Amino acid sequence: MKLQVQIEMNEALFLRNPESSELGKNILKHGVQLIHKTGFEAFTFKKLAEDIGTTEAGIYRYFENKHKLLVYLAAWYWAWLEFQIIFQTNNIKDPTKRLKKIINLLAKSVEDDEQTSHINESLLHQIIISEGSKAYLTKQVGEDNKQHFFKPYKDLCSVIACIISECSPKYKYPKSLASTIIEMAHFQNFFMYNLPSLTDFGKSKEESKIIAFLNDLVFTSLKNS
Amino acid sequence: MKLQVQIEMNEALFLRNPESSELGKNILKHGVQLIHKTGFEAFTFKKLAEDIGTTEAGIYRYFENKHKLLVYLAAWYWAWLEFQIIFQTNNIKDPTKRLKKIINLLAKSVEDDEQTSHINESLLHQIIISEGSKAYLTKQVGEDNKQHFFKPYKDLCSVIACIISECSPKYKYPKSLASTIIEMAHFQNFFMYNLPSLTDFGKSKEESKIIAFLNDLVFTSLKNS
DNA sequence: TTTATAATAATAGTAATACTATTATAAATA
DNA sequence: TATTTATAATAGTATTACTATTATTATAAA
Repeated sequence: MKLQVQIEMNEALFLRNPESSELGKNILKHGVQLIHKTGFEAFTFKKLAEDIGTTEAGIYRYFENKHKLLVYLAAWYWAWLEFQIIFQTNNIKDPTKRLKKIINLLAKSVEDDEQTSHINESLLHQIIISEGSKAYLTKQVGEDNKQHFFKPYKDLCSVIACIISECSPKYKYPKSLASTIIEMAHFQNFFMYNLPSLTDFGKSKEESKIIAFLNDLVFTSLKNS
Repeated sequence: MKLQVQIEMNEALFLRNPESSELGKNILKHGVQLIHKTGFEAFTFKKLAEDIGTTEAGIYRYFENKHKLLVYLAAWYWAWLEFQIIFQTNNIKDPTKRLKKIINLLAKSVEDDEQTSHINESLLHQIIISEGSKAYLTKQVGEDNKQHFFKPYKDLCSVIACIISECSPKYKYPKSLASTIIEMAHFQNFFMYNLPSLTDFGKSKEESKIIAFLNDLVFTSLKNS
């Protein structure tokens, strides 16, 4: 049995639904590969078109510009991750164990699930680590937010905040702690590989240590509230 | 008495020292203003040249490209902040109090010190909040790091990590906690104003609450180690 | 004082980027 | 078969991110 993760995307993110045609799917697939390879700054629709074997204008029929494509991919990732979290913590009752599992899912590099979609989740995870913040660190963040482009991120944050509150109902900053966990799961990873002296894991480069750090950070906070 | 903060900058960051001429100083001054106004993506050397009343090529004589200018400004900011921290915690002996003071300095919006330099520190602080990560979230981060472009950031992180270790010698993640404090002082601020549901301060929008959150996060971690 | 030389500035480009408008082709329906 | 309609390909343009060349000014040696 093949499990198709069909993630319903905000229609304002695209001009034409990329899931609706082969070309659209190729834009997502090769888009992920090319952004991962060149970085978002050097990534252009022209290069992507050459990769796919179509024209620049062909891609512009699907996405208004490359920023929208990045926001689309980020939204897809957050929605996908929330699904993973819901699915993989479904049978866990103890909120503490659930939170630990979530930290694991956030901080562990993803293995691509070739079965499920044309998007390589492993590459996308790495893109989100190094490019993800650029989706919202812009002047248009207010506009984009009004159009609910960041809803998947907020939903995920909200899910985590709820579990934090289950663990410690008196803890005063569940949302901020949730966004801190999410951001730091990625930033500590980026730092570990690129600016190692900003972390305590620069030598060994083990993701498990980031997880240990986050667990320590979160659970001492929750214990003492 | 006028205190001139002369920050010695890495020479590889510029082609000509912008501190060495009026045009150079104008590039920094108006650069900060324009990046703040338009955001880094829409910022161009052409617009900056028009603002100053010089030509595009005139600016290219000082900075190779706009990325280098951003890295310069970020480096300047981190060096300036480290100076502020050293200066303002100089007479404080208790490391706990020093750390509290540092969290304050990181999370509180800066008031421009018009006396000291052509750079508006208040605007620059806001730029670092929304654009600062883009200085290192690039494909060239490795190259840039080899040229020590991020030394001021790392130095600041190191100073904070040392104080953390003074507070709790047994705490296992001083560097990662330091980079977490720095990043979260900024991200929680950005979220509070732009994606408020990612924080617990969306309603009131008070910086003091970010400080309270960070203090809680840090000192419960240190107490329990 | 004149002239060489070096530093700086202004002009005028170019290749690439980020799009858009128009035309052509294929598919679906009347 | 004719006619919409959808999609794709072609060919543009304005802007961006630079660079090369020429002009000007300042400094120093003859």
